[in-house]
Amino acid sequence: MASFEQPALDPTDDAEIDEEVIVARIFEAVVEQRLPPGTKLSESALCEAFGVGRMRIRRALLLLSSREIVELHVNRGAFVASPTAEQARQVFEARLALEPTIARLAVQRASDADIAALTTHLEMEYDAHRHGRRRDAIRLSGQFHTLLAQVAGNAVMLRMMKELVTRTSLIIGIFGAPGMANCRDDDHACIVDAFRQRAADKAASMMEAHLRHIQGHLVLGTKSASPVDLVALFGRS
Amino acid sequence: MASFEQPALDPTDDAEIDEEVIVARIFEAVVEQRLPPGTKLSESALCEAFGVGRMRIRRALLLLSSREIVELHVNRGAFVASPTAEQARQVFEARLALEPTIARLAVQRASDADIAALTTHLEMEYDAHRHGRRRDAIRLSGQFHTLLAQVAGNAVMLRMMKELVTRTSLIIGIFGAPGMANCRDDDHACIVDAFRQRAADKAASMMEAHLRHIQGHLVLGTKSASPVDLVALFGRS
DNA sequence: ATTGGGTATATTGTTAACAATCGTGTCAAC
DNA sequence: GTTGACACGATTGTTAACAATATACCCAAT
Repeated sequence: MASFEQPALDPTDDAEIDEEVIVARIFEAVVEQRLPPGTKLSESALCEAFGVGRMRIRRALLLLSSREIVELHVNRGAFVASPTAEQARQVFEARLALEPTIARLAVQRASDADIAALTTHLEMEYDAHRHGRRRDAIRLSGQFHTLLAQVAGNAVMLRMMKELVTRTSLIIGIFGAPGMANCRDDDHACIVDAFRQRAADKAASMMEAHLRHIQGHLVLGTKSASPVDLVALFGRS
Repeated sequence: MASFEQPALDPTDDAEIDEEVIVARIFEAVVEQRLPPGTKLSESALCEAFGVGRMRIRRALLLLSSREIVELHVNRGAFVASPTAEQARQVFEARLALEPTIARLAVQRASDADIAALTTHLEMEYDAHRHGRRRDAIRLSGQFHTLLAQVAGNAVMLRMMKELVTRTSLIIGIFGAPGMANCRDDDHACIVDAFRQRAADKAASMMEAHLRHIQGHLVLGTKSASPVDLVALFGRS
């Protein structure tokens, strides 16, 4: 008798069991804008925060840098990424290429349970926004876009979206207006309406308009953190 | 006296100087189908092949696993990924979402030099194919798609395309017909023609047809594995 | 002959100590 | 008072030894 002891784990399961959690936690903190761009992520602090060894932290930071969420400077450590205006443009260009298609596919494949989940999510967004829980509102607002990729049933695009949404939070933190949220929940509500009507093309075009709306509220003209002061000092009038 | 010793390095240079090379080399080997799906990537063999310490190899393998090019099995090591049929579907769905847009943007932004570079690339593809240099033909065939993302001027999409093209090589290795190449160079030639005509929409629709053509030539249900000598492949001479 | 167990080897995973580099604070000199 | 050099402390990067696990091989038993 071949007896499988504990088949609870998926046989195709990866080795990532612990550092993926750290990566996810840091992703979440960046999305909620609790980690502003440029924040130093010292290894010792992270070791204490997560209660793990240095190796796990270093692996997590390497993974985060490969997603361009943190920047690794040699012999200086890890810092939360500070996207440039050009990078911001490219991120939105990628989102405009992906998300209308994702929305279309999600509408085509959404089950009734999926639409119910979207409705519930929408209510949570609205609640957080209404009660002034800003961090929850921001997180849920970004999660809406990844939820769509989940409904679309495409893990490849889902992973891309997680990265793009997180980088968008950094971009808004740098180039966004002070009180600007990640998304207008009105737009999300309209998109979910398109789901209820099973209007795939409508959802896609609304997603496109939604993204252009967000991008339009960024001030990408002149912005940099530290070098601007120096440049301004150099130019004497 | 302040003396700058070796200012050869870009001040904005990242920390990745060495393991990125290893990652790129393995990407290339996978694209050229010198590393079939399932190939064991033992640390000691890679250490000897690249002449670096174990830490570098482990970092490179972690990065490769985050791009889903290799699978890490705990306490068993790293293996070249073996995409499932479902993953293959998702990869092509992502490519269909991205690449028509990339082609459109590339046409809109291509300089005359870019078009000349595309023409040169096309000739190299044709040459390799004509002279029976299969590995070069496969590599150049995949490189054509990343070159388009480069012309489009979007680093985010470029990185996505490098991953998708490499995974496509794995997919073709598993589900492709025995003599099947990655792409038909005829399709590439037609797309470059659309560039010369500055026909963005035409390039986009042709790219879509091109991808559907490739996907249509996949057959599901076959699987193979054969051992490969890593030292012979990567051995430094 | 095949199967099951058991040991031995090889490979991976982890930890800890060491080396190198950078930032900071102090102090002297102009 | 400002500037430069210097040394100290702190943090990162690397290496090597150790521990844990899986694979391979061999032998015995049915």
